Amino acid sequence: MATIEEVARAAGVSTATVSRALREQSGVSERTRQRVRTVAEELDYSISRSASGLATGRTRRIGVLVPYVSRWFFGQVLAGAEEVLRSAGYDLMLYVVGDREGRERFFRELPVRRSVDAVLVLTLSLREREADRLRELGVPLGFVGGRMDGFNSVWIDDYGGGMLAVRHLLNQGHRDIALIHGGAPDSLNLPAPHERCTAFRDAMAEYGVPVRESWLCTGDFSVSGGRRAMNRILADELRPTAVFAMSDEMAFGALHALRDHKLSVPREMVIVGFDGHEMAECSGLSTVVQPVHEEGAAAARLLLEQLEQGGAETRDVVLPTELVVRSSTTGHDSM
Amino acid sequence: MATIEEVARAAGVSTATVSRALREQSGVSERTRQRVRTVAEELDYSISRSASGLATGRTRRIGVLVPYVSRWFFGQVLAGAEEVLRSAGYDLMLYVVGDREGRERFFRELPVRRSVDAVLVLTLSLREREADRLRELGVPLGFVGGRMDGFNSVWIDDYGGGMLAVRHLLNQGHRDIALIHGGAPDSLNLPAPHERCTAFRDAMAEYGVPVRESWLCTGDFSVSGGRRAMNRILADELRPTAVFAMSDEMAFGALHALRDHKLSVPREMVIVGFDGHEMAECSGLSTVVQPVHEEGAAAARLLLEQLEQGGAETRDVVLPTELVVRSSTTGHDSM
DNA sequence: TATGACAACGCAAGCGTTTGCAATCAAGGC
DNA sequence: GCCTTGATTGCAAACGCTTGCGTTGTCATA
Repeated sequence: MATIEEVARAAGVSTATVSRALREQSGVSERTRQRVRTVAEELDYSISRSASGLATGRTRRIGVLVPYVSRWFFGQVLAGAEEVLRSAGYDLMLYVVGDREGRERFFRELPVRRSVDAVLVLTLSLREREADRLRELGVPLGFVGGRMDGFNSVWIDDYGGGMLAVRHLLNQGHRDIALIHGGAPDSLNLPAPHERCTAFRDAMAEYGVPVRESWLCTGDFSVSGGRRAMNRILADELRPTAVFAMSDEMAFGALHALRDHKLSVPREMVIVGFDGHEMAECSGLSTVVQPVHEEGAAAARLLLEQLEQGGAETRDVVLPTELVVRSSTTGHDSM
Repeated sequence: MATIEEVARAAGVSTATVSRALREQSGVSERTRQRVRTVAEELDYSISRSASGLATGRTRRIGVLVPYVSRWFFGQVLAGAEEVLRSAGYDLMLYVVGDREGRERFFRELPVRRSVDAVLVLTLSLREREADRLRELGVPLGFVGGRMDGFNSVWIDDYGGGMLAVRHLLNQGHRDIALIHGGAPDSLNLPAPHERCTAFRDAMAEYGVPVRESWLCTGDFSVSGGRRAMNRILADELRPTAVFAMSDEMAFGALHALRDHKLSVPREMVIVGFDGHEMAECSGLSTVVQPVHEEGAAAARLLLEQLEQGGAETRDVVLPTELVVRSSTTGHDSM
């Protein structure tokens, strides 16, 4: 594989000139630049990232932390970030730290040390000790759905979204409303679930509706968890007429439980989810849609911006949510 | 950030000794090794991957190509691979090349050149030109669900799995069977879909049952595609009694279409999917389960093996599938 | 005591880039 | 014709690590 040295020799210039020519730096005549480009092309030259990294101290690599990669939501966020990073010419190093052991190991060994220019933390809330470790890295950090002082972050308005969902139910006249939440506090320790819970209570209070504690169940943010939660709710002596599931996947599980119980949606039970999962449309699930893909993309853009302009000023970007009403909360019975 | 030089000075040895001590190489007394370890720890030393990579030519990084990351199946495979690579101390560089433009760009620019020790290609079938480009890299390659001469690959028996599914329907007495396939040839150009199609035809032939072409529809491997496919099938003048969907996600879409049409499953229509999607259980969907996670993991293991033992012999590993029967094809009507 | 073997360690030459600084050169102004 | 200026280029010293080879020291053997 050709080195810069060979390109230089073949083009009849020094390696310094090759370097400058290929990196679009000034101080090279257009004629020379063209020649270098041609020769590099012919020799199929490609720069050694290691050498370049050693010389400059920059790697053109971004570390991305994500709790899971096999769940729809995280996959979407990751996809958004990847797209932006890739087209900016950065490589993405993936670290999946959802399991306890993997997470501990990551923060203990810190494999990103000296090998990335920045770190993107996707939907993961850091403990103080973990945050400190990341700060030690001395590189820009970016967050989605979590935050840290002095760093960029991207959010959605979870509280507002929760309000949208619950008010939607209340406005339809429902007063007996159950909540399937993620589990308290969920293992990722994110603020989002908490916000949505608070929204639930606030919206109920706003309408002067009491919250029945036995209708609050954890669904573990999974389909099967949502199903179990719905079953538990249905096992209560009183039956609600509506459910707010804090994630679409839990809502899907709940829908299955309802079907098992031969309860018709929306006639006998109304349900609204949160996320805008791709399957929500097919399932006719009303849901609060959040721009998952864009969340990852926006965070990546913020990070790159900071990286390239070296700007110290950081921002919090809040992305909008939107209630999409489908047959699970309205219209004639279709399920 | 401490360099090897500083560690050496602090430990009163040369950098060569530090290097050897920390890399567990021979030629260092146990006493010295311990001292070096301690000092390195104290100074919070961490090796510069760039420098190490430059000196050795090895990066301890693996490039992973995957068409999508936001779909369940790909996420699972990726997760399996990540787990294995991470615990072997390798970093994973992710390249999502599902879109045409991204794919072309990847093979044109080949960003992994000189910056990974090996490449893992997940559920992506390469065109000849693309394969050549990867071969040029001169590093070990591994495949999941695709193959290339002279390299490791991991498979499932798609043909056998398809047979399991279709025979299951035939054995229940069904003769009017529709097929929702992925689209021909699907954009990823994988052999798996083709195999499953062939299995469908072969199984039908085996039972002497004719295939009705208007019952063969493409579902694009997506939920909404599956729904559209089912609708098209139901629009035919004749109605089948059973459907084989080549992926669970398409089967979910089909189930929704059936519900829209007020057709009861399994009484009026029986359906079997393929994949073992996490939602299949909740949906009561019979399906051919494949060990998604393990497919990625196995491929990663093969790759590491080759990388570390330098063995030139490569292997094809075929993982088993299993038919899981649920209420969508049997028992009393529950949907 | 001299000799050889062997273990432990250091020297220094890479690995392939980048970049500050000096050198060269052409052009323009006096 | 000389000097200044600015553009273009090359020199060479980093960057931080690895590793072949040589040196030193220890110990057993002849």
